[in-house]
Formats: sequence, structure tokens, C-alpha cells
Amino acid sequence: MSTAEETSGGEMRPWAEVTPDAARRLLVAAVEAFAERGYHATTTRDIAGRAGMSPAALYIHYKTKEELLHRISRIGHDKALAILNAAADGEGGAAERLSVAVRSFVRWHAAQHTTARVVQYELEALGPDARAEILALRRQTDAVVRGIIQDGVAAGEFDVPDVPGTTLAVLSLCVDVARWFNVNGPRTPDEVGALYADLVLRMVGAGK
Amino acid sequence: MSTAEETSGGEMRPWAEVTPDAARRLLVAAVEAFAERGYHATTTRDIAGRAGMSPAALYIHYKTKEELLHRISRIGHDKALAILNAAADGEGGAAERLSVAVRSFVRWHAAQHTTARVVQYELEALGPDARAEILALRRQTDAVVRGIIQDGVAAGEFDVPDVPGTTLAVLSLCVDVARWFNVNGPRTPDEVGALYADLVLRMVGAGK
DNA sequence: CCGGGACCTGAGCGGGCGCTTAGCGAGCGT
DNA sequence: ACGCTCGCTAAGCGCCCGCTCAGGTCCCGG
Repeated sequence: MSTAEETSGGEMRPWAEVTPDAARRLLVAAVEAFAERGYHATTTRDIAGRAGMSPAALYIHYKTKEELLHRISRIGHDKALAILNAAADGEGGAAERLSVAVRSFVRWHAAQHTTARVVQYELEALGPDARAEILALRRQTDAVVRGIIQDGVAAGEFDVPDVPGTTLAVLSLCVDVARWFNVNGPRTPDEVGALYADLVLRMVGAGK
Repeated sequence: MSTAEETSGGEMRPWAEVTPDAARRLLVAAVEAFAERGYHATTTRDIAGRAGMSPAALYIHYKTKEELLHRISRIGHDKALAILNAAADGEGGAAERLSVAVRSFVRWHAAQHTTARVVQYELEALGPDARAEILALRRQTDAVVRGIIQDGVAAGEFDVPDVPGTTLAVLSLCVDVARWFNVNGPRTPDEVGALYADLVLRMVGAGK
């Protein structure tokens, strides 16, 4: 779970773990629809239609429309956290681990920007319990990045006056990639990852 | 329009330019509701209720619910652009102008985070014409920041390998403040502005 | 004291929403 | 060959949405 190929690519088909097939097709359709129009502007009829089913079919696999969002959000956050953890547990100094972490985290947010957009920006549509569960995952994400930065400061590699504030800014920067990234734009996910890794190293004062 | 007090504080009451009074109350109510729940999850009954009016009163001052969002978005973008222009036209070298620009831009996004959230994240709910108008304003915003960074590079003050990419990242970072800023959090808008100005100067390699 | 316009309300329309229910038909163990 | 189960659909329920409209209230010039 922390091997190199897991880290860099993850699973080829992002939703392979969702079964049966009809449930996965509905979930993929929901991701697309939520990303395009937002949760509240998406109708259950639209989701079912994209999956080639009647509106009622949705309720065989999911109790409510909100459960779809919850499942998407949970799986997406798990994936993002796994990517970050793999980088944080890797070899090398704080600078290299931070660089790898940002590069892979950003690459995921760019390549899977449809999913990431839903995961990162539709949180408020969740009910209190589901939202609390997701927020706990976000706190873990924050702790991982803060840990790397603290390591770098302790080792004298970084110069960071405000560790919590800088952590917040770094994560905000990476996550927001999902909002503006455009497949038809001039940059590949790899290029954005490399650019952002460089920018973040500058932010923490990793003089090289 | 580029004096110091205009730049730092703007108008005291943000929506003073909206008249008559009832129209302003409705608009303020809409900003709050859109920021809390999102455009699509907000009902016209909710907006009118917050403004202390009946649902029908809304349609005396605005043709549709979308016109409310359009007006909010337009005014907010104008204000954000004015803040940035004031900083870009200021005195001093590129580093100082970039610092002032980020500080005041971020301070606005933090202090007016309710408005900024609507302005920055509900764009997709607008119709094609309104959206095109707003996107033109965003391109101006981008051009202003890119201009300052280019000046710095040309003057040898900055070290920036990818000017458009860095501009995008800087703006993304500043704008995303509106998403996470919390009035009850540990940081004042001023403090966030100062932190971000420092981080951005590091991103452009403005050796101190 | 009256007439008129600006502003607002109560009631409600047409429609689309999330979700439910009754029942159909293909696949399969026996 | 049969009947059970599973996955699905057609139809539609009840609700609340954005929005409308006839009419009431109040202020103000004459």
C-alpha cells in the first residue's frame, strides 16, 4: 500500500472497488453530473439517465441521492489521503518528501479533477454525521502535511515562521487545482505537479 | 480611487451603492443565503424571509433569482479588481507592489468572505452571457497580477521560471481564502494578508 | 380632501423534484 | 419444467420550487 506504483498511479480504474457493476455505473454518472452542475442542481433523473437506467433504479443501490455523494466523498478522501501518506512515509529528507507529496497530490487533483471537484467542494451538501466523518479525514490530511513541514523545520531544512498557517496555505493551493484545472488547457497533470512542488519548496524556504 | 484609505478599507458599508433600501436588504440577504447553502440550495422564499419580506417582494426589485447572483458577482468582482489595481498602480518596486496587492486582496477575501465565496464559487450558476461578462473581469484580474510579476522578473527582482503558471497559483491561493476563512478562527484578515504576502514573495523568489 | 403612483402582500399556478410501489422478465438451482 | 429471486421499469405521489397577479396600504402633490 506504500509501494511506488501504488503511489504514483493508484488503481487504473478509479472506481474498480465499487460493485456491482450497475452501482458503479450510477456512481460514475453521479460524479460527472455533480462535477458539472453541482450537487443541488443535479437531479436523480439525470444521474440515472447518464447510467442508462430509469430513475427508480438508483434507489435499488443507494438509499438516497445524498448517500451517493457520501460514498463518492469518502472514497475520494481515502484515495487522496493514501497518496499523501505514501509520500510522507517515503525515503529522503523533508524537502524530498514534501516535493513528492505535493507532486502526487496535485497530479491526482488534476487528473481526477472531476472527482476531486465533487470531493472538495460539495462537502456542505452532506448531512451533519457524514460531514463530520469527512472532516476527520481532512484533519488527518492536514496532520500529514504539517508533520513533513515540522520535520523540515526541526532538521533545519526549512525556514517557516508560521507552520500551521503555511500548512493551510499549501493544502489550499493544492486542492484548488481541482477547481481550475482544464483538460484542454496547456498543462498536463504532471507539469502542474512539478510546478507546484517547486512553488511549495520555495514557500517553506527550502534553499537549494 | 487609488488613495491609501480607499485601498485599505474600501467603503465601510459594502453594499452602499445599491438602492433603494429594500433592494439592498434583499441583496444582502441573498449574499448570506448563497454563501451558507449555495445558489441552487437557496430558495427565493428564504431570501425574502431574511429580508423581512414576502416572497413576491423580491420580484419587484429583481427579475429573477439569477439576476440577484449576477448583481452580487458583478459588484464583488469590480471591488476585487479595484483593490488589485490600486496596489498595482502604487509606488515602489515590484516586490513591494506585489506584497501590497496580495495583502489587500487577501484581506478583502477574508473580511468579506461571505461575499467572496459567492463571487468566486457560484459562477457556474450564471447563464452564458452573465458568465462571459464575469470571466472578462477575471482575465483583467489575472493580467494585473501577471503584470506585476513580469515587472519583477524584468527588473531582476524576481526569479520565476513559469510566469503564467505562478500567476495562476498566486491567484488561486488568494481566492481560496474565501473558502476556508472562519470568523471564529485564530487569524484576523490582517494576519492572513501578512502571512500570504510573505508566502507569495517567497514563491516569486524575491530575495530579501 | 382627493387622486395616483410606489411598494408590498396573500393566494396560488404549473411544473419538476426526490422518492415509492406494483409488477415484469431473464437467469438459475432443483 | 417450474417457480424463486434479483434487477429493473412505468407510473405516479406529495411536496415545494420559481414566479405571477389582483388588490391593499401608504405617502405626497394639489
